[in-house]
Amino acid sequence: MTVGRSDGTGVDRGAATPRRTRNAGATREALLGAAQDLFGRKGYERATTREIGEVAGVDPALISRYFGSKADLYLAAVATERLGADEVDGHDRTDAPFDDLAQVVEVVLRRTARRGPGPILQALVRDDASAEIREAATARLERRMVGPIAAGYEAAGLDRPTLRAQVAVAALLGVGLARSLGWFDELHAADPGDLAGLVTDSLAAVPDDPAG
Amino acid sequence: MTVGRSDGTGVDRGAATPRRTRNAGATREALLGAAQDLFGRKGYERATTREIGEVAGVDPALISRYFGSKADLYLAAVATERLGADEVDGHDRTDAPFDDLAQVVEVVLRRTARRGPGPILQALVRDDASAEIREAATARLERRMVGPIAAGYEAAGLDRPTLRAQVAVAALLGVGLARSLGWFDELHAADPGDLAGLVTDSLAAVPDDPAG
DNA sequence: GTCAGAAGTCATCAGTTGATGACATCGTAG
DNA sequence: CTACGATGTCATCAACTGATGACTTCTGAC
Repeated sequence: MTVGRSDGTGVDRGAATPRRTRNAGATREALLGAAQDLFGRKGYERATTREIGEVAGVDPALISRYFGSKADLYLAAVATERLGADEVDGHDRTDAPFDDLAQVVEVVLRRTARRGPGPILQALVRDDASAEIREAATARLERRMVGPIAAGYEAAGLDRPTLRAQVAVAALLGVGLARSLGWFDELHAADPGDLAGLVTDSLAAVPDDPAG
Repeated sequence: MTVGRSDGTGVDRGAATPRRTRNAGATREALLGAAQDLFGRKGYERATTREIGEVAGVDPALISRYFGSKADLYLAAVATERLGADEVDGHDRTDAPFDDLAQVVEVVLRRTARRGPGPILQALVRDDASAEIREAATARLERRMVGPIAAGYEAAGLDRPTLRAQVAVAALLGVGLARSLGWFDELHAADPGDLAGLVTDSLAAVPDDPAG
């Protein structure tokens, strides 16, 4: 799919080349941004190409030109999506596994505090996403989240660490989903930091006397 | 455009007793069952009236006649959906609040072991459901699950019982979602009873010395 | 037997969606 | 300046969706 040129002609880079009224790179970026926004908020089906074009301030026909199809645009949007990992402290840990449960919890909660569920969460939750997309998403979850958490559980001497980690990740994503979709008022309004302690405590699942 | 005539009128749908070739009640039931199945598996958008009719072995036009519209059929399907509550032991607790956390966990895990996420979970997760549907679903969650669990937390002397209960329900639904959608292999294959202990332990979040 | 109405069938409508090719316009190399 | 390719605009298509009303067929009362 080749995300193509990243020629740095940012849309808001004031000094760079702002005068340029015709700029394929900027148009691509605008479409990608609008796609991430709308796919994340409304899901694949409900986000129409016309709407994406409108948000991007660009003619929808250009989706076809620059990405091939709506599905390809979706793939590109998911590929670009970082799951908010790049916002942990200042590090750019775009795709690296997390350190431990606490960090995963913090990132997910912070991520879901801002916008709706991103493309990855949507891909997991929706069955209209292609199997290919789903598998890529789950694989990423396994590697970045389940792995480190399972290691932590194992180090803590808990049995079935992988299963526990899968439960923890699923549960955490459930909380994130509930927050970003506004299932419950209190949960929706809760402070991320405050919530993090609560969730981490629950998911730590430490028995009375941890072996370690 | 031949719509694809239904070869054979009453396919195999009438396994029960329908000698009656024309039976409005049975037709309604068939549509409702097909709607629950397809809405649960594919979501509102992707489940088309034509497909529902095909699965039900019934002409899609009858959706309009018996339910008014596709949205009304969805509402009826959600209203009929029991969330598996009627399978707890033998009681028919169609819409009553659950007793405690353990029961909620058991029901949700058992429910999501069988089929895909049902209409209620779909309504919660998908944003293409109307706001009306979403609110009804969350209201039901609050009443049946959050309430009892919060009461349990409060009795256990935990602070912020409602918020904790919301977190617990959201987390539990996340696990249920992960199971029914097959995010993780182990979690998907895990035995409901076995899993119940794990999840309940985590969500109980009991401090070292429970008050109760 | 027959006949009114219930139950089911069918063709078709209007709206929306994603896609695409023809055309217009801009930027820039020469 | 001019011409050509890159970029953007527009009208329109084909497919699909939910809905609906006219029509047919069956059931059961009389």
